Amino acid sequence: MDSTAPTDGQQASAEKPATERADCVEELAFDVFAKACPSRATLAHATGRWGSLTLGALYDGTLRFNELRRRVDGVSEKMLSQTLHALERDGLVHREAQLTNPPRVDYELTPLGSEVAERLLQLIHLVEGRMDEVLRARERYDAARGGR
Amino acid sequence: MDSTAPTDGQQASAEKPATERADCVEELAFDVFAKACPSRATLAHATGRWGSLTLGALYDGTLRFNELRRRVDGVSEKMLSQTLHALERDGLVHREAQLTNPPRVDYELTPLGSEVAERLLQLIHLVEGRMDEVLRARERYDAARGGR
DNA sequence: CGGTATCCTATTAGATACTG
DNA sequence: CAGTATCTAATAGGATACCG
Repeated sequence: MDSTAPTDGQQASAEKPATERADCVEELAFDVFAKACPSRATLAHATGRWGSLTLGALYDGTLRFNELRRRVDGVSEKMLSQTLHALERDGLVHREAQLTNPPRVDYELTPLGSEVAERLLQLIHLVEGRMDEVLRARERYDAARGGR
Repeated sequence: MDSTAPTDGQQASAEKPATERADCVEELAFDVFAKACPSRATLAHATGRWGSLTLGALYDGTLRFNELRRRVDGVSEKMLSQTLHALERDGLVHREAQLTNPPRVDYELTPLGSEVAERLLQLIHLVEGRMDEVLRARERYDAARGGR
C-alpha cells in the first residue's frame, strides 16, 4: 500500500474510527487546529512541498504533464503524479484527457483551485519579496546560537 | 545529526555546493519554482504541517510553549520545538525568555511573521469554508476511480 | 506522451526518558 | 515549565523498469 497512493495515511477509501473524527469543531477559531479534521489534509495537499508549486504553476494556465514537470523544477514523475491525483481528488485541479496517439492530458485549475492558488501565490510573493529580511534574521540567529 | 535539527537538510550552518545555488532567478515568474532557492525552504517552514498551524495560532497573540502545544492539537514537543526554531531562524517568530523559576518563554509573531500568518489564515479560511465542495469532489473521484 | 509498479533510501514524526 | 536526547516507526521521495 504505497507507490502512488494519495499521499494521506488512508482515507482514500477507508474510514477512520469514530473516536478520531468527532472533535472537529469544538471552541476553536478554525477547525484545522483540531487533528483529524479533513481540512487539515486538504490544506496539506495544497501547501505541501509539491502541491503549492503545482498549483502555482497552473495559475498561469493549462499545462500538460511534462510541461508541469519542467516548470516545477526537481519534481519526479512519481511525486507529480501523486500530487496531481491528490489535488484532483480534492477538486482543486481538473484533468482533461484526450485519448489520441500520442496521448495528451491537460491539467487546469478548477474555480476553487484557482482561488486557493491565488492565496498561495500571494504568500509566495510576500516571502520572496522579503527574503532579504529572512536571510538577515538567519545570520543573526546563527551568529547567536549557531556557534554551539 | 537528527533529533532537534532545524527541519532542513543542512544549511543550518553548512553551505551547499555552488552548483546547487546558481540557477535561482532565471526566467521564472517566481524564484521558488527553481529548486535550491532559499525561498523554497522558508516557504516550506511557513506552510509545513506544523508551521502553518503554529503561525496561525500565534496570530491571535503571544503564547507560551505549552499553550501553543494545546492549541496546535496533535503536535509533539519535539516537532513544536523544531518548528519554532525554524520559524525563529527565518525571522517569523520572536522568542522572549524570562529566566525565572519556573521558566517562562513567550512566542510572538514578528511583523513579517504576522504578514505571512495573515495570508496563511486567508488560505485556511478559504479551504475550511469550501470543505463541502472538496468533500463532494472526493466522493465523485472515489466513485469514478476508487472502485479499482 | 503520460503515466504505473516496484523497490529501496532518506527524511520526518512520534514515544519516551531525562534535565535545568 | 520548557525544553533536549535518543530510539524507532511511518511517510515522503527517488531510480528504474515497464505499459497503453
